[in-house]
Amino acid sequence: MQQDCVVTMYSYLDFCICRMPISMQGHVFFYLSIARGPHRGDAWTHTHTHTHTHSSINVLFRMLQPQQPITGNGPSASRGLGLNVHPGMHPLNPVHPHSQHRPDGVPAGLEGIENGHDNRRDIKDILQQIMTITDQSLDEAQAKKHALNCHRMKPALFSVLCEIKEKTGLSMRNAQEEEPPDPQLVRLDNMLLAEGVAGPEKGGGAAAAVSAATSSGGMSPDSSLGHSDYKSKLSQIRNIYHTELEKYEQACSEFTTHVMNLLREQSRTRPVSPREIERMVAIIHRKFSSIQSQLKQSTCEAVMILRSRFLDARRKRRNFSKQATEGLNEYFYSHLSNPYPSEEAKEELAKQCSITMSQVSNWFGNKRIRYKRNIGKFQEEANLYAMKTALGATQSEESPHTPNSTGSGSFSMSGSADCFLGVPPMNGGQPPYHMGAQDAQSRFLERLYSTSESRTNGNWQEQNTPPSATSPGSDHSDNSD
DNA sequence: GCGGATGATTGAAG
DNA sequence: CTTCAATCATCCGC
Repeated sequence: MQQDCVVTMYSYLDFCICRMPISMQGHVFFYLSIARGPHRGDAWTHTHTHTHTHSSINVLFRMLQPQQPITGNGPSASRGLGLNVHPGMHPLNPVHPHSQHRPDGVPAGLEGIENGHDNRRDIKDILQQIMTITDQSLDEAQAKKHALNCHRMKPALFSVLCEIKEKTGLSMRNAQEEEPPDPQLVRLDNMLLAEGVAGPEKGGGAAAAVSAATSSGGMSPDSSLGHSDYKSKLSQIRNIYHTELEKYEQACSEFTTHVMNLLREQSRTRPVSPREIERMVAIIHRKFSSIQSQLKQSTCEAVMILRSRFLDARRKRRNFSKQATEGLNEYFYSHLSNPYPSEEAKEELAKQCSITMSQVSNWFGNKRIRYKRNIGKFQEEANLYAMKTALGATQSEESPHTPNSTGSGSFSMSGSADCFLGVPPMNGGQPPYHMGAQDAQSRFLERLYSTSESRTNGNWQEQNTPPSATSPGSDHSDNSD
């Protein structure tokens, strides 16, 4: 019953929407279906169908059931007119005891047959008008509406609606006031602001987001190309977001105005208080804001995808240049006994290799663990770099004017070797650099596999490698810390 | 396309 | 904080 009443209340709205331009109808029905929510009955979602019309008629039928003449005192639900309204249409209130009907089908409560026939004709007229209302042109419909408004039974219908509304507590529906702001929406807002999508100024936020991502991700400097691409994509997202937001706001205000006008107009034919109109507006705003939050969520997702695609360092991984790798390897193998560069050494390496300090740290971390894991594989590489270092040292002895030159010629790690030159050959058949590499390697392994000693280089040197001839003051700073 | 190499990330440990 | 160890994701040579 209550649902039918709701449908009745909406029916006029439905009727008016049917008269709208098609383009507007789509919007209105879309938003109304949202406004109604998923569990307010199915009739409304199947707009301007017979189901809907029938619901409206059924309610009217029920309201017109009282046997006594309608005087504005409201219906008596227990007595019906027993009208056969429409061929094929089921009476909605099946409880019509025969005892209450006269044998000729006229309800017993009617004051007179003629009066009853008049009423029946009136009702039939009204229902017929409603049934055919959607087949008419706008002008015709307006005329019919006017006729209905001026109908002599209209006040009775109005008061009946008032009573039903009061009885069913319809006016109290959705009476709950505005909820506090949704925390998730606040989070989305904050995120969009942080990403520079929802911010007031164009571009600044995006640049800030890029710089933030860069600083946190430790990206290499040569990724500025990606940044401009990222910025343009972010700007696209921002534009779409603002366009859509504007559209939603405009649609919201248009629709609100429209509904308010409709309700005001309807207040002439059915009880609609200004407070109810306000509440309806609030409901519409709430629903629109939920749509907006969906838009915000989608935008956030798009930004996240963009970020992961453009700014995630993993995706942007590039192998270091040959020169950089050579420099790092040189340092590593020449400090094989203690391949832990100090902050200063890292800084210098970073500068020389054109990478960041964190990349240097990563590289050494990876190198240590991978070297340790598979020493045999790196043996050849170790020998190669030991040879290079030895060669460099020899050259520096021969030509003291170029003391820092190395085999690679790319850059120097000044005097940094755990140099192998001073190591007395322990295996006569092998060249000195090899022995040096082995010695350094064994010390490195000692350190790696030692369990108790501290990681600090000083402790390690004290416990594992007493000052030896292998690196007599060779480490200018790196190994001494 | 596959598999190894490699740079980055993550979580635990100290 | 750094380092280790495991892992991921991409690169790159075959």
